[in-house]
Amino acid sequence: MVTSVSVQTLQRLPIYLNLLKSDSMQSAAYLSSKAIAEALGLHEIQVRKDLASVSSGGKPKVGFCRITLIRDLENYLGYNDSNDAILVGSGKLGKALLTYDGFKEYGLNIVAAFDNDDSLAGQKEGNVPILPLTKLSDICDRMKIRIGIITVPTTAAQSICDLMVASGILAVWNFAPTHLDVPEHILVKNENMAASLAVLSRHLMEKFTD
Amino acid sequence: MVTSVSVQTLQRLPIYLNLLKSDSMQSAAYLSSKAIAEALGLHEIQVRKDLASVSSGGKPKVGFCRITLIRDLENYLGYNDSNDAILVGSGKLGKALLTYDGFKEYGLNIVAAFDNDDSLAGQKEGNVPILPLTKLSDICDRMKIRIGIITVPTTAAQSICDLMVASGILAVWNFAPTHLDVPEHILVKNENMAASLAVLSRHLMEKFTD
DNA sequence: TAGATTGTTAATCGATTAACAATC
DNA sequence: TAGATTGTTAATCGATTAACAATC
Repeated sequence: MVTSVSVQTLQRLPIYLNLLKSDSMQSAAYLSSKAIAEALGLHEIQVRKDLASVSSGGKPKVGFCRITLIRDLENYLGYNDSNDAILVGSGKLGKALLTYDGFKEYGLNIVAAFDNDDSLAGQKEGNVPILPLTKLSDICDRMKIRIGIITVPTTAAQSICDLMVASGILAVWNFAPTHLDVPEHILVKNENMAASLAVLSRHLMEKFTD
Repeated sequence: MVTSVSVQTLQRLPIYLNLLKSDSMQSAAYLSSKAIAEALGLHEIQVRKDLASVSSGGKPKVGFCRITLIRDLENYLGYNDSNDAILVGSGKLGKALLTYDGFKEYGLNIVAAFDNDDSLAGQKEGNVPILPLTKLSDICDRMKIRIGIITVPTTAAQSICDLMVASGILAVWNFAPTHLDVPEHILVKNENMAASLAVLSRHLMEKFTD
């Protein structure tokens, strides 16, 4: 049964998928929720509940068919139909993401990058052309782009976000460490490296004051 | 009063800090929790509770002293004393992180990178030397490195993680999309871009089947 | 003082975990 | 059949939000 899914569950789905596709699992045709849970350090009930929201179900005493589950997860996550995206901000982080080719696997396809600095226009970074900001609206419109990636400095992030929304972008992946205000129907997903570092840093501090 | 803090709160702290340091806030000496909440799209009670765990407190009718709060947050997050780290995996993502200089601000200092491919040894990437893997243990030991960043392919991640742990690493920042098994006292923080993409992708899919 | 704002204690909400019936 | 494993309903747990007393 496919029902609505919490963000927590949704974010675990790629992890299941990754495990099922990994070399170590290739030999098994069926996997129990217990086996999956142990491999990922989760609880088996959680695994069953997560998978129930995506898959056509497992078989009692047998478990989940690996191949079927992979297919169900990929479909649910949209890895098969690719999503075109644009990126704004060709600084270090932006260039890094343009060069990194790992997103294809997840169905993300960055078709164009934009930068405030017009002198970058015409260059390519990892096969993606860098264009002047003035062309953003036109391209989003013509190519029906729905995903925008923000890798500009904090100060510029909100205005770029506004421009994206005005150009028809429906989902924003924000790497600037700042809150973005958007209309209700637009999704902002913050990629918050500072938050991760906070967790690491505090763990160490607490270790050494115990 | 400084009490123990949930991971959720901890991860919001850099966001508060970022806001307080932003240009738009420079003019205010004191800020109410309500003003902060509105700027970040949070609830003011949550802001007060979050800040209570870090700061020496605000003043009724006045709010929180911006400067003091910045100092308290920076202290709590350890932005002042820098954390040395090593990175393993000088592929595209690894190089991107080495080149990206934004981590300094958060007190993270990558002192050396390692790669399986010895032909990379001796090169530099963003001022960080790339060394052969065989030198990892020795360097971690001598420099008392406690943070390890993993940007190797999934298949190599667990063995690199084991090597890090054996070399004295206490906190692992894992960019490989896989679960890592570690002893209890070691912290693994997963930077899960696939999870973010899952959220974006499903948002779009649901928008178009409504 | 009156009123705004803090900080704390209690209520709500949602996610995780437990218990257990269904089933192959 | 017996037993392992699924899927669902109920209980627990923790984070968020609400209510309100304290205070400048």
